Formats: sequence, structure tokens, C-alpha cells
Amino acid sequence: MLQLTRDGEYAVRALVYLASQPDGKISLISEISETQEVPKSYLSKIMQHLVRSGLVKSRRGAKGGFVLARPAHQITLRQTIEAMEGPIHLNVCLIKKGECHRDDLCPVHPVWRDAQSKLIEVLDSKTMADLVRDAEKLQRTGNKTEARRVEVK
Amino acid sequence: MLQLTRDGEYAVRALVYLASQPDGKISLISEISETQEVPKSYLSKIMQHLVRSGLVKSRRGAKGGFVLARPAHQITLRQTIEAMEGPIHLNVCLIKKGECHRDDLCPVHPVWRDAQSKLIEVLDSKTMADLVRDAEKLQRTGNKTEARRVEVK
DNA sequence: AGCATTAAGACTAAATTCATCTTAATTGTC
DNA sequence: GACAATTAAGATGAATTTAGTCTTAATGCT
Repeated sequence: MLQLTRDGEYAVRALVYLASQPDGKISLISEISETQEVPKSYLSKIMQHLVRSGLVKSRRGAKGGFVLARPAHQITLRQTIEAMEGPIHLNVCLIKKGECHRDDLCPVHPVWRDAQSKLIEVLDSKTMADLVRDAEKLQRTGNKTEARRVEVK
Repeated sequence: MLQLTRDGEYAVRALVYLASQPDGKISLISEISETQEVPKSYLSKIMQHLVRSGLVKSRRGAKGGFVLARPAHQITLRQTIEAMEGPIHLNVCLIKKGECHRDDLCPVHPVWRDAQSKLIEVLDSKTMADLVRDAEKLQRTGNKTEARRVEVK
């Protein structure tokens, strides 16, 4: 299906949370789980994955926890999603040259390539730092929807 | 996963094939299956689905088969894909207002909305008639890539 | 009547999704 | 050094989706 998995969604939530914390602050699984509404033991596996893919650093033992592995403005939405789901390919024919041997004659292939690059462009253009800033803005305007915000004020 | 299912891919192949046939020509499952490289009995289920969603008309019995239900330029890629997979929602939070109660405070939501509308725009802009024309062009240039075709002509 | 063909849907195997649970390993603190 | 807190690792499992096959019924031509 053309839909993000829970893995991807939860990873984004976790990273946005980490990015919103003061510099150097270590966050716990339970803390992220509660604020971001992600099942705790599921989140644990996701964090593991994010550590292995180099977006997050963990420390074991008492006073352990998780921190971003690099500044929030150097982590994009795309990187986060691909850390969980692997490279984005909107259709199997885009996985690699030759994956689909109808490639050269298939008129649909270029359309998928176009769609995919537009999607990726959007996901590349948002960093965790951007998202934290956006979240703060949303909070200041007090839970109004975008549309209403425009009309009312 | 952010990936088209086989259902969607095969439906597109079938419709492109039907669109490429002379006006009024009735096509058989076996014919579509062989030229488009789709398992025959699987294709049968897909055609059923396309009939029910109104993109294709079928006739039973001897001399029966399938025809487009309307002109090829009135069937878009998006319609074809949504006929098989249902409405496109890149993330569950886009299914409907209120699906995700974090909506108003979630900074990621607008990004998904943006990405989705760009994807849909691409899929809306290609009709089966366009694709048949593109396929003919590809065949004339003898398996060259798009990029090269642009240079040459 | 008989044959060709689609319609409908039951059935299945494999993969993916979305988790939970248990146990081991690690580390700071007392 | 013992202990408590915490993450790491991975086994396990239920539900759903995916991808496909197969069978039987219905239909329409000849």
C-alpha cells in the first residue's frame, strides 16, 4: 500500500521529541512512550533500530537513555523514515535498473519516477529542527486548525 | 510501506493494454495476461474489481471479454490505482479529520498533506490515452531512455 | 444442447505489520 | 562488590495484507 507504516510514524514522533529536548538532555523510553503515545516495548525496538542506523545514541545502565546522534537540523524526515523502512521506492520497478525488464517500453515508469522524486523532495526538505519550530508555532496559536486560523485572525 | 501493490501495478498494465486496442475491440483475459505478464487467474480477480468500480465493462459467454467503460482519456492513473487500493492516504493521519487526535499539534501532518497532494497531482495528470501515446513514442525510438529522446528530437 | 467464457468467491501460503514478553548485558550508585 | 535501573537483543505471536490458485456457477453464442 502507498502508506507509511507505524514503524515510520513512531520513529518520527520519537525523533521530534528528542529534537525538542534541551541540548544534552537524556530521554528515557518511558518518557518518549508516554508523551508521544507509542507502546513502550514497541518503541524500544524502534529506538534500537534508530541507534543502529546512526540517528540516535544510547547509553545503558542507570542514568542511561537516548540522545540525538547529531544536531536536529542535520536529520531529515526522509532519513528518519528510511531508517525504519529502507529506501523509498514507490513501485518495485524503481528499485533498480533491470528490476522490471519492461522498463524501456513501459510508459508508466517515468510517471512513478516523477512522483517519487517529488515525494522525496518534500521529505528531504524538512529537518527535525524545522519540525520542532513548527510545533512550537502550532502550540502558540492554541490548537486551531490552519484553515480556521487564517479566517479568524 | 510506501509502495504500490501488485494489484495496482497489474490493474494499470491491464488498462493500458485495453486503451491501446482499436475502438470497440473486445479483449480476453488470456490475451491481457500474456502480453502484460500477469498471472491469468490473478488477473481475473483484478478485472472483476475493475468492472465493479466502473472502469471496465465485461461481457460473459462466448465472444465475451473486456472493454474500457469510457474513453481512455477519461481514465487517470489515480483512478486506476484507487480502484484497486482505495483512496490514497500516505499516512493514517490523512484518512480523515480526527483520525489522529494529535492532528492540531502535530508538525508533521502538514508535510504529509503536502507530499500527498503532489503525488496525487502527478497521478491525476496522466490518462490511459497519454500512456498509450507515450508507449508508442518509446517503441518508435527503439528502447532509448527518455533523456536521450529529448536530445535527439 | 453444448461449448466458451466470465463471475464470484473460497481457499492458501507467505510476508508484513504491530506489537508483547523474556532474558541478558551494562552501568551508576551505595 | 552488590544492587537497582536501564537498555540490548531477540524470541514469540496474532492479525492483516499480499499475491496468487482453484473450483463452481452463471451466462451467452452457435
